[in-house]
Amino acid sequence: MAKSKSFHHGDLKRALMRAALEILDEDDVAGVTIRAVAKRAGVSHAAPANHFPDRRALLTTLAAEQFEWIFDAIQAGSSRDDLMPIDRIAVLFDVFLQFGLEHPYRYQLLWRYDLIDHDADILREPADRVYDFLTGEIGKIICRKTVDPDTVAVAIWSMMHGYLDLRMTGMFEDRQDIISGKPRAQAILSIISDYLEGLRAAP
Amino acid sequence: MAKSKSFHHGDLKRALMRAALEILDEDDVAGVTIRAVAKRAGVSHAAPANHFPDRRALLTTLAAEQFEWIFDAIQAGSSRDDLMPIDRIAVLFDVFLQFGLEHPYRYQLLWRYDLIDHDADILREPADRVYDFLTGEIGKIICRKTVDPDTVAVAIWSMMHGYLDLRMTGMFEDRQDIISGKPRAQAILSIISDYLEGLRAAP
DNA sequence: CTCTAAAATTGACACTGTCTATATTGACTT
DNA sequence: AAGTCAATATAGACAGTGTCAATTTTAGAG
Repeated sequence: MAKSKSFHHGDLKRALMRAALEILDEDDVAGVTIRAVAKRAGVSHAAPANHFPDRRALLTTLAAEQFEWIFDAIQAGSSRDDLMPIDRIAVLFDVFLQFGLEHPYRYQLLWRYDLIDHDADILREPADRVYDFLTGEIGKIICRKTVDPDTVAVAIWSMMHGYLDLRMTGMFEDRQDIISGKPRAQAILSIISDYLEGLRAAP
Repeated sequence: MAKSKSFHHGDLKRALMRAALEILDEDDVAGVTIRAVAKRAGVSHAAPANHFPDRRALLTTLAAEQFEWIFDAIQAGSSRDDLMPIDRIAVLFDVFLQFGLEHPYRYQLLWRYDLIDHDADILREPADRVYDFLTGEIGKIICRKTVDPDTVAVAIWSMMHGYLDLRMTGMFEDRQDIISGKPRAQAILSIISDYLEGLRAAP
C-alpha cells in the first residue's frame, strides 16, 4: 500500500493536517506553526519534516484540501439537472459565501500567496476545477460575441472574493448594520445576477 | 515645537517610516521587521520602541500613510469641476488600480488586518475619507429609491479590491494573457461603469 | 534474527519581537 | 553657567520561530 500505516501514529501526515486545521480555525494561520502542529499531533517538533519539506508545503496542502472541499460542495449543490446556468453560478456563490463567513481563517489562507505555493499542482488542480466551473457556466449564458466570458468570470470572481475579503478586514463592519452578513451578501449576489441577466439580452 | 529635532538622527520616526517603506517595496511586509528597519535607519534594534510601541503600530502608521497618499491622488485627479460623478469614480478606480499594480506590497499591507490595527484612528480616518468619497459620488448618481447606495458602494469596492487582490495572487495570471494588466483592468472598469449607468436609468 | 530504510527524536543555529536595565543626549530650570 | 530630568538610544536577555544535522527508534523484508 502506498500509505503505509507506520509507527505508533498510524498516519501522521493526516494527523498533522487535522491538527493544523484545528489550530487554523482557532488562531488564524499565524498560529499554524510547525512546532504547534507537531505538539498537537503529539510528536516532536521536527517530525513533520518527514512529511512536509517546510511550512509552506504544509500550508499549501492545507489550502488544497479546502479547495477540494469547496469544489465538492459546489458539485453536490448543483448536481440536479433542472438547474439553469445562472442557478449553478448562484450555487457557487452560496458555497463560497457560506464557507468564507463560517471559516474566515480557512478562506483567507487560500489567498496567502506569501505563505502557500499557488503554482503547486496539488493546489492548482482543485482551484482550476472551481474556476473552470464558473467560466463554463458563464459561457453557456453569454450569447453575443462582443463580451469575453473570461472577463466576465474575472469580474464576478473579483466581486465575490473582494466582498468576502473586505468584510473580513472589517471594512464594512460598522459602516452599516450587518449582523449575520447574509442580507448584504445576498444583495451582492442579486447585483451579479442582474448583471448576468443583462448580458444574456441582445445588445 | 511638537516634533523636537533631537539626537543625531533628527527625526528618527520619519527615518524609520522611510526605511520601512523601502523594505516593504523590496521584500514584502514579511521583510519589514523591527530589526531590519532599525538597521537600515542606522540605529540599534530597540531604538524604534521609543516611537512605536510594537511592530503593529509601525505597520499601521505605514498603511495610514498609503491611504493618505491615495486620497490625495484621488482629490488631485478629480479637482476639475467639469467632471461628472461617474468620472470621479473612474478617477478613484484608476488611482487604486495604478497604485495596486505599481506597488503591490503597499496595497496588500492595507488589508492585512492581522498585522495592522484597522480600528486605529490614524488608519481609519484616511480610509474613511476615501470610502466616503465613493459613497458620495454614488449617491449623486442613483435616483431611484429602490437601490441602496451603500450596497452599490460595497459592490463596486469589492470588485475593485477583489480584482487587484486576486491578480496579485496570480489567480488570473496564466489563465489568460495579461501582460501589463491594464487591458483587463479597463474591462473591469467598463463593467462597473455600465453597471452604474444602468442604475441611473429609471426602472 | 538480522538488516535496512523510513520515521521520529534531540540539539543546535540564526532569526524574530519585546522586555529590562543602562547610558546618552538636549533643553529647561535655578 | 551649572544642574536636573525627561526623552532617546543602546546592549543584553528571553521565549518564540523554521530548518538543518546527527542520532535513535521503528517496522517490515530477507
